[in-house]
This record gives sequence, C-alpha cells and structure tokens, in this order.
Amino acid sequence: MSSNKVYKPKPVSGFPEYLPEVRLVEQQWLDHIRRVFESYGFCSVETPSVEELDVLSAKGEVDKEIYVLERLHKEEGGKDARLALHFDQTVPLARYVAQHFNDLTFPFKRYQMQRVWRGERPQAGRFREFTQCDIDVINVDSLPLHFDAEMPAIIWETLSSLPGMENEKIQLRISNRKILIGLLEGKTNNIPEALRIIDKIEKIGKDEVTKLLSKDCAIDDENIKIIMNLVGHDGYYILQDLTASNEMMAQGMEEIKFVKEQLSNLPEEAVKVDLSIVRGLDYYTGTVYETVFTDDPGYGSICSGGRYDDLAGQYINKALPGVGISIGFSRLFAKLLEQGKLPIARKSPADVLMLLPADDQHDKATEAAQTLRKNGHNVEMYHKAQKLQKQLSYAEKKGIPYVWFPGDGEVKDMATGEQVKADPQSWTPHE
RNA sequence: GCGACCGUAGCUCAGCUGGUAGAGCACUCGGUUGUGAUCCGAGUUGUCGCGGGUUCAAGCCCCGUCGGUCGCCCCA
Repeated sequence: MSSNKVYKPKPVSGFPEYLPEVRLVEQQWLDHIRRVFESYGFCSVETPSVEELDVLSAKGEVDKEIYVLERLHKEEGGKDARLALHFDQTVPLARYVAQHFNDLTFPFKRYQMQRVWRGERPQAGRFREFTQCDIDVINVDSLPLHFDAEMPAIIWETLSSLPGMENEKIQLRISNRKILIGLLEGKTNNIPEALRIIDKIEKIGKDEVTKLLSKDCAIDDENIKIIMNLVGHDGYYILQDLTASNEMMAQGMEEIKFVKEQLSNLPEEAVKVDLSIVRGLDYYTGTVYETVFTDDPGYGSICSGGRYDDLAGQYINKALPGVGISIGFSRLFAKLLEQGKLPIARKSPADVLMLLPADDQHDKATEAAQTLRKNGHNVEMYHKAQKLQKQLSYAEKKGIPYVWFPGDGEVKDMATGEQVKADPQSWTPHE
C-alpha cells in the first residue's frame, strides 16, 4: 500500500465487468428473464463451471476453444488436467439429464443462467466469458413439435419486454435443417461445407455463395440455382409450392410450416422463416433458431438454439430428444449498453440514506433504519457525522432518492427538494 | 491461429519539422453556524506499455516484444 510501486491494473480482454449502476440494470434483466422462464414452468438448474473433458468433447470435434483447467503448482509428472470450463449449457444439460435420469420427471423443462467460456478472440459483442440464459425441454422417446413453436414465443415475450428493449427491432429467424440437408443429398459430397457456406449468405452475399458452392463443393449450376432459390427469398413463401426431393426434406418442410403457423399470433415481423439458417453446432437435427437486430444483423445472433434428437445419447442408452434456445445475454446487454439505451439510473440499491447530523443521533438513526427496512425499504446508514453538505452530496452522487433526518424524523425527496415530517413505520415513497 | 491499426495522468484525449509533458473530467479541501445538484478558488496524480537502437538530445525516428481494437475463422 505504502510502496510507490503500484501494479497498474488493466481489464482482461473478453472478460467484461461493469460499474454498479450498470450491474443494477443487469440484475434487473436477469430477474426479468427468470420470471418469464418460470411463468412457463421451467425449473432452475445450475451445473458446475467445469465438466470432464470427455463430456465436453463427446459430441463432435472440439473445435471450440475450450479452457482446460491446470493447477498452478502441478506436480511434476502429474496427470494431465481432465477438467475444462463448459462452453455452453446444452452439453452439461445432456450430461445432467443422463446422470439424474431416474430422478427427473419428463418432459423435463429447465432454465439455466450461468457463465460460459470460449477461448476465441474477443470482438464487439463477442466475449471469452459471458452469460447465457438457456431454456430446454427434454423428453423420452419423442417430443411434441409444439415445444419447437413455444420456444420462439417465450423468447419473443422475454426480449421484447426487457427494460430498454422496448424500441429495439429484433427478428427471430427459424429454419429446419432437414430441408437443406435433404435438398443437398446427392448434390455434393461435402454437405457440411456447403451448409457452412450457405449459412454465410447474409454476410458475404448471394454471388459469393454461388461461387463458393461451385468451387468448394462441386455443385453444378442447375443445382446451385435450386439452392439459391430456396435460401435467397422469404422461406415461408418459398415453402408454399416447393416440392420435396426426398423424405427428409418433406419432413422438414412439414415441421417448419407447423412451427411457423403456431406462431401466427406474434407480430408480423417477429418470426421469419429463413431457410439459409443452419447453425454451426453439429448436434441440431431439426428446427433451428437465430435472432438478430433487424437494423444490425451483422452484430450476430443474440439468441439461438434448436432441436436435437439425440444429445444425451452420448451419456445414456436412451432416446432423449430435446429442443432449446439460449439468450446470448452478455452480447445483447453489451449492445444496449454501448448504445446508451439501458435505463441506467442509481449507483446503489438504497432507497433511503439515513443521515447522521450528530453523533448522539446514531441510536435513533439505527432504529429508524431498522424500521424502514422491516417495511421493505433499502436503507444505508451514514456513519460519520460530517457536514450535511457532504452527506447530501453523497446521496446525490449515488442516486439515492431519499435522505432521512433521524433527529426530528424528516424525510427529504432529493429530486424535488421537498422535505416533510414522516414516520418510519408508515412512510412510503411517492410512487 | 492469420491480417490491419493503435498504446501519453483513474477516464477521454492534446503534444508543432526530435529539445527532457499538458487540458477537460474525476478525486481531496475550502467558499463560516443542520441541507446536495450550479458556480468559484486551491491541491494530488504520470518509470509517455516494455526492452533495445539511432542521436549532443526521443513521447515523437528504427527494430523487437507485450497489450488493446477491428477483420478472418468460429459462434451467444
């Protein structure tokens, strides 16, 4: 402390942290999301920050940059670390369901709001540590398609009512993987690559996609035409007179039509069928979701998910289909913060600052504060009998809306300056 | 992991063709007795990211390195 050599702290890139006034709004958001999720009957689950590496990599290649845990004082010749931070909440859920299979009641509906970690290079809206808010439904053997339709409805309700989101234009884009995969069947021997290219259509444009499909996937011009017709227009419109080229494609078409029709009570622009959407995660098998700011789709998806017919199958010998969606909380929040659209106000949750005009009023102040707290108000005590000038400006700076004078029992409204006699037992703020 | 740009007080930045650092904000105190937001005065704050080189002299030039931002990859 007294040393003149200070270590100058700097933020760790990709690991956001906020000031109290921002955090206050963040908590408001999390509470809001939690309430909506619970209103649909989802129950809360929290899993450890770490999973065994084998669990995380059970599905597909580990192309995600996973943070592996390594102990600082690892003993020489010690075994390699087997634990890693989870990079999403879906894989841990699958493990969770498999592990507690006997004790869960199906359909199992859970929400999970935790941090996840990805070792990617940070950018605007992309972090290395961030919060996701997931809802998923998992059932045994089969899961009604109604759940696929319920997901976007819940998300729409949640996002459009978040404080500060009222005027944001967002759009849920939905698709069904079976359509594109069915269509590509037999047209290329590199379907994954073709999907990756098509998924980028918004970013790189139709011409570039056309070029790449021909060059990298060896798809002939006629088939490219068919594909581009499918993904280059409003999907729901295209579906009306599209002929399926195989069973898988037909199934996908039927499913997406059903989902879209179930969502007809939402505003016109809220949900759009976009057949170019595939999503990178390889465990999705049917419906997929993506959500963007209509005026800034390049910012990336702020809420994605989909159906997976067999995720837990890696951990248990049962058929456990599920569908889920995840709010990219940090990405969404960061965008509104950056644009100054969050309702940032107070720096403290205190409603009242209990002043201390003189030391001999301390007991009285404590008593009044306790009474106020019992009645549901948040009260901070000023513990040093400094000039009132200081105490008031402290309240002002922290954005505490009321100050209390314990001596003669008066309360002052900092916004209006009005000061009146009040009883801590019965006092309530003006609105 | 690859490419482009950037790195000066806690924050945002200025610093002329190289001559050994400044502004605003913030912070502390004050403008007399128990009342804040404005205003005024005073004060504190820097190994100019780090290391090396060129030079009589470098924040400014060169090389390296680390860190940051953006793009690619991938994704919430």
